[in-house]
Amino acid sequence: MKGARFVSVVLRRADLRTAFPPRFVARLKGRTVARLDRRAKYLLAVLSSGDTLLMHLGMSGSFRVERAARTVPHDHVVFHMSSGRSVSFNDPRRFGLMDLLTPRQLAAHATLSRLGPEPLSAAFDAAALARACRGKKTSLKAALLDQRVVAGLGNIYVVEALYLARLSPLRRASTIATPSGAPRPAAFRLAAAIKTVLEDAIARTSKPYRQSDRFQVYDRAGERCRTPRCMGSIAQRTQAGRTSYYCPVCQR
DNA sequence: ATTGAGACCTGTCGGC
DNA sequence: TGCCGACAGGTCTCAA
Repeated sequence: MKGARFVSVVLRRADLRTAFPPRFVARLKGRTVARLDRRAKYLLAVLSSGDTLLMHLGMSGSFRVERAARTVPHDHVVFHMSSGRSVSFNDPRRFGLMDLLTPRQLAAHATLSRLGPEPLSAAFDAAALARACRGKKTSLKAALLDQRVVAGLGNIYVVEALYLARLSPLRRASTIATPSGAPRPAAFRLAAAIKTVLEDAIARTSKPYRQSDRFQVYDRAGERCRTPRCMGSIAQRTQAGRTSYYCPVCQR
């Protein structure tokens, strides 16, 4: 899409998680994609008009880039680009999102403007994590899912990071910081674990992997804990509406 | 202000 | 084999 122009835009279904803004198609048509960006789980295409096309895949969304556009079930939006490629947005569950924001709307966006640091950036470290968790009465699990604490972690990677850091998902978020907000040792372990888990996941996206080895704890209720010398078995419970998997023995 | 629960929607899977 | 309920990797809103 980068450097290409929207020749035509087909809305095959205009009710994703939110409705498309007025004149969505007209405002895209003829514009060039100046830049493609990502913030947390949001994709942003900055257009020659100054507007930004904001996209989110939800739980089941995906894009397909093709030279000759096919149509498959659940294709909701198709961009025909001047490069000769078509870009199809497919989303069975329709939790995805597309919006078109003016520069003013982008700057004031309620969700985007409140997002925490990117977990793989230098801005995210033990000190930043501790500061964000300071005084939080909620669980570590809920805190890490809160996109204002750290941006872009979902349920699986929160579960995996807590396991690697040997921290219980049930533990109070505030306990990784001192009362003044300085990082305790747990904050260093957790920040490092988050980076490791994400880097590993990204490295694996380009390689074939065995489905069964994707995760260390996620979806492994009842299995032996894989931490060396730990005799625990993986427990499962619901927190804040999401499923946590953890070892009650080595995660404290 | 913070927190948890419910809502959104469809596909898949396990159990009967 | 077929039906049915439970559940799913994410936000977002609302009410306590």
